[in-house]
Amino acid sequence: MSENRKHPNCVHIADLIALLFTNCQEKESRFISSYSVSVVEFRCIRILDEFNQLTVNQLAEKMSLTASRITRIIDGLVAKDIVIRKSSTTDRRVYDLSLTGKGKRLVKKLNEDYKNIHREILSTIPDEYYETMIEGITQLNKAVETWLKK
Amino acid sequence: MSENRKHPNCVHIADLIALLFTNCQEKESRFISSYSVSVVEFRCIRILDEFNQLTVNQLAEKMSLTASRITRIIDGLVAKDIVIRKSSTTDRRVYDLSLTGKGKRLVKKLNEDYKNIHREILSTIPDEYYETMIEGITQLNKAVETWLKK
DNA sequence: TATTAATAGTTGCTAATATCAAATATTGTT
DNA sequence: AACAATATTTGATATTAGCAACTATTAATA
Repeated sequence: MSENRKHPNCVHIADLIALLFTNCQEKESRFISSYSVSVVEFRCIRILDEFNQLTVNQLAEKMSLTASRITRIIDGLVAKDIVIRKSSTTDRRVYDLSLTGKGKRLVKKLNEDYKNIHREILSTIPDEYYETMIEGITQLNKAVETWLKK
Repeated sequence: MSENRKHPNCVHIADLIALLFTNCQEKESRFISSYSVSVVEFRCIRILDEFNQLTVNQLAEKMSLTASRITRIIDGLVAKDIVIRKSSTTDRRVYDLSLTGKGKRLVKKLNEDYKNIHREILSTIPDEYYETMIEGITQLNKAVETWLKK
């Protein structure tokens, strides 16, 4: 309530977030390096799995990328037989994107492994800090999202 | 298929971190877009400011990048008169890197602004959650670091 | 209905970020 | 002196990404 230096340690927090950010980046690329897909391709197929079928523009919106970029990413995934492009029956300008059988099996395995990695990471956190941690990340994320929407 | 949609309140921690990660990435580039330096250059000059003077290899280590990459980044910063390369007096293979006067003034301003946007971001977090948040981020970061060290 | 406008996706060009391998210069060792 | 090790740079290449121009198709309107 009292605004006598509300949250005075912002310098420290900024550095902490920056550090977490760098470490998470490293974690992502370390994780994906043993698979046949890149970090961005992983993000892409996880979203396609979640929504089952999307158009190029819908996927672009969900990934915060341009349609142009999505075209190239999908090109690569189609070449690897992970994604299929189907021309929409109702609008011939549109392509419906979805996972192939191979793609679905891959994303299932990736998600399991991804979950396990996080389980492994979080296992070093003492039980009594676990809830605190989740609560803290949730709060921070909400705050960043609010700021981004301003 | 993901069970998140069936239980929207029970979001997996992996997804939460991924979301925070994406949002922080957006935050970083949004912040830096109004300055004359890039995200990586900002990271670079903050480190140079912190350690005052570093060699190419030392900076590469601190930034988790190759010496080669550091060379190009420093090339750019030297061209902008933000960093000076001085040949070491004790070992002529080595270059000592440090901020120019202009560089120091820039980093001071950047750090202030950086601190302010974090203050702004964090201001949306209720006071009673603030300590929890810091504790949570610290715990998570520790956990990720431990995992990265195998 | 014919014309124009809007939309969906692709392609060419460019830029930033980053790595690896080879080259150069210098220092340390045998 | 010869050789190995180290510090940095350079060249080639890859990935990630956006913008502007383009094609194809659909929607709106005159």
